[in-house]
Amino acid sequence: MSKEVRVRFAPSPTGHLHIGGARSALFNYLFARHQGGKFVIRIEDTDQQRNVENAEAKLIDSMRWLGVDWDESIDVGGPYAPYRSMDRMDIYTNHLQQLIDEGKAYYCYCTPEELEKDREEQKAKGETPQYAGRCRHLTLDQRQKLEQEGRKPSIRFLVPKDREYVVSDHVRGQVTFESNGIGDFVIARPDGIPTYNFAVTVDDSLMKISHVIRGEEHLSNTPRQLMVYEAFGYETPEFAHVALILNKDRQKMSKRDESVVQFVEQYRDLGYLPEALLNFLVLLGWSPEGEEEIFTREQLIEQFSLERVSKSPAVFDQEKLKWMNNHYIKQQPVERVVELCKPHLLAAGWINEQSDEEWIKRLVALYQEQLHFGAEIVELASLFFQDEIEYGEEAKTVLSEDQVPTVLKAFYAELQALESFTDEDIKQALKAVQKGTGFKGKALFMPVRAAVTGELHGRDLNHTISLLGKEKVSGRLLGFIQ
RNA sequence: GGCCCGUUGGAGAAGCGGCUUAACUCACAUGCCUUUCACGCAUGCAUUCAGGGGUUCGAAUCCCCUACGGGUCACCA
Repeated sequence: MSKEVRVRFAPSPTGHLHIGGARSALFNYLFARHQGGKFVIRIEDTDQQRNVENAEAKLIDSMRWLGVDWDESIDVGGPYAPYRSMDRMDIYTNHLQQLIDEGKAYYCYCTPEELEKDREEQKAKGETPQYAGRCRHLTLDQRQKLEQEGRKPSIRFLVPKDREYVVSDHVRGQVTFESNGIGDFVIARPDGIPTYNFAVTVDDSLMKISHVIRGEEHLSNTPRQLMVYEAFGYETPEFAHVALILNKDRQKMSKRDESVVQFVEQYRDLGYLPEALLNFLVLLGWSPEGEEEIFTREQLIEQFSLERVSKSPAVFDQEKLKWMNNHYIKQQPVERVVELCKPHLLAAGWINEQSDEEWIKRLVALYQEQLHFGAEIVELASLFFQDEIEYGEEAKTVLSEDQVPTVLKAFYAELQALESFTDEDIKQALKAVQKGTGFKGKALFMPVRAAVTGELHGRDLNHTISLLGKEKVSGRLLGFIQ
């Protein structure tokens, strides 16, 4: 009888949901669903300085938008509540006291300045900076004296000497750490609030977390957590440390790097589809067994396994994300793509709430095939909204060809005779020009395209002209035949 | 600097000692389709797996060294 699979995503509420965090959450979610286990979201807000207002709510919003759901958390509750560290203070206090009583942790009165000085000296001597152990064996008298000076102690974990701690990791195999390389670490600040390494361990134990799936940056922390599990006699969960996500230069993504969009919320605002982002994210560090790369959430749940998580870091390729989003956009009903584009058309001032819905729909449909994300519509469709369009070099070259005046004049004349302006009307008009002038193919279409759109590449010409309307098209043609 | 981890084409990425003269995806190139544009389809694109040693009948796959990249050594998570 194997125990119940319970995994968690434990973000700190310090900002928006980062793609790295989102991927961790996603792996946990997929693993839980695949195994028929539970997925928990727990907020680790023990760093009071860094907490950002509303971050919690935004995190939850972004997760929901992505299409991930969970069984236990701050919003839905659960059998192991509360799910926010700061609401679990009494639990930590008791645990901390237990370690003190058992001599497994001790009060440390060192000031940040003293510690900093120690570190400097150790570094100068070429040693690994590590807590020197000044307060390890203080007598009651010494402690009282320090407290009389007004010092408030933090609590340090007494790291056992000459021990090996082995992290048995689903991704990396057995990774061994020497306890002598690790200094006594702080588990509670002077105000009694525990630090991350202590809080996660206690929480994961008490919440019966079976598998800890998280980013590689936590691997080096794991031996510390192992010590805490050991000190309490708690069973350790299984671990899986997923390699980091790198940027194009193979460097760790910095949240400050603005050349890459890296928050889930931003992708939503740019008009990306959640299922595309989800699909893309899962491919960062996990690879499917077959040759297919496009998956629904259900398929991912069915296929996901820790065995296929990669040891080497994944590079975040925005171009591929765009490709994937476009792939999904092409499959959507136009109405959904309109929802993606509309906010951007409004923001650009190109449409307003009174604009013709039908016309917007036709416009979006025209670009649906090549649209990578909603905001891109503004640039792609600019020729519909600008009175003066710009003519590219290629377009100018085409427009200087000999047959151009003849073709454009004929086309202009055909258009003036039209009573309606549908795709089919335009098609017939073009056909008439061909018969009348003898020009066809590129010689016919390119000048028209260039004159009307300013570009040589674009969408279906009949649709474009019909949608542009008689007035705009005539105006642009006139510019070349007078 | 110590300790940990990684290194496969222009890019991502499979590969777990012989089935691999290295899947698949993006990008790129060419061809087909289309009276234009685009989509789509087809084909091509690493004699080689960071470099060097070794183990083995046989290595991208195991071991060692070097180089490079990353993580961590916080009263941050």
